[in-house]
Amino acid sequence: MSLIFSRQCEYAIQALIYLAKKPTGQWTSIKEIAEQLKVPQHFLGKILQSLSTKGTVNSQKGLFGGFELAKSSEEISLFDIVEAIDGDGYRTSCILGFPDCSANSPCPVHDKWKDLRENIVDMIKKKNLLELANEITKPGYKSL
Amino acid sequence: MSLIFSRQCEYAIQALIYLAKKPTGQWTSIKEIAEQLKVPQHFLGKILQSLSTKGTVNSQKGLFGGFELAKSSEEISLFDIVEAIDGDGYRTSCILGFPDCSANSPCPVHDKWKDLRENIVDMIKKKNLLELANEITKPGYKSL
DNA sequence: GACAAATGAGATAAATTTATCTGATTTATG
DNA sequence: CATAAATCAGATAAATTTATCTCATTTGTC
Repeated sequence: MSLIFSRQCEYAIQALIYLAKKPTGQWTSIKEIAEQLKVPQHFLGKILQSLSTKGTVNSQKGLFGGFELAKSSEEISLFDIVEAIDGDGYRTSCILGFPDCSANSPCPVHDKWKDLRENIVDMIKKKNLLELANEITKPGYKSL
Repeated sequence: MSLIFSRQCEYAIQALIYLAKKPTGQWTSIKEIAEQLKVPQHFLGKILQSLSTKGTVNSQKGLFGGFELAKSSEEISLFDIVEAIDGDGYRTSCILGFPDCSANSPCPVHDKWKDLRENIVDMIKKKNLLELANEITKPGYKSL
């Protein structure tokens, strides 16, 4: 079907919102996150491992171990998560798929897409986990 | 990596721009299109077949056969091609991947994404093949 | 009618992404 | 020290998407 972010990336975002809702100084297990979000546990494990090596989350092995955000929730944006998991392909490659499309030699929608894309990038740069976690507990929003 | 449109859809768009540049009343073979665009020939064949059954292009079998646009290039928009190949998933599903996200019970970026997405949809609805084919031959744009 | 060049259609293969399984290691607790 | 519950790591499987292969059918031309 193809959407903007990969499945992995979606799971990562959801998991980090879940972590952001937790009181700080507390480890949360993969099992708990996966069950609550209804996402595949082992797959989520891989994703969190990868976010751990990238320094977005900290991990603690052993009994009562788990994960926590490596920074305050206000300091982690959607953009940060997307870059960590999906890289920058979504904002560097041609929307029509022309491999040689560039600013010098643009496809017919290059500039229009640039504007639209920059609005998306702005949005995900502005949205941090604190805000997302707060909103998702407000009435009128879906709960986690 | 994950982008907005599938690979198939990108190939479809490129191929139809190629067809739009051709004089009307002329069959163009898969082979020619695939070679010019440098996309896999048999894969493109499947895609054009599918666009044929959906009525976007006409096909002609046999010697000197091929494909042509089924309507004038002005009447076929990027939106039409995307809908035919990728469907409406890119504009109906939650950008954060929450399966239960909806207007009634929105995720924290539901409305913001709705606005951004609608701008994209507007853009691809406005861009028709005539315009795309014209621009791609202008100096300053990439050629086909 | 033979031939060449094209689409049509279905099977198959390759590549990528998503998901699962297994076992090792770590760590708090009784 | 034994145990239980967790991450870590690597192999494997399943699903999806992308790409290829083969053969039948169609059609214009000699």
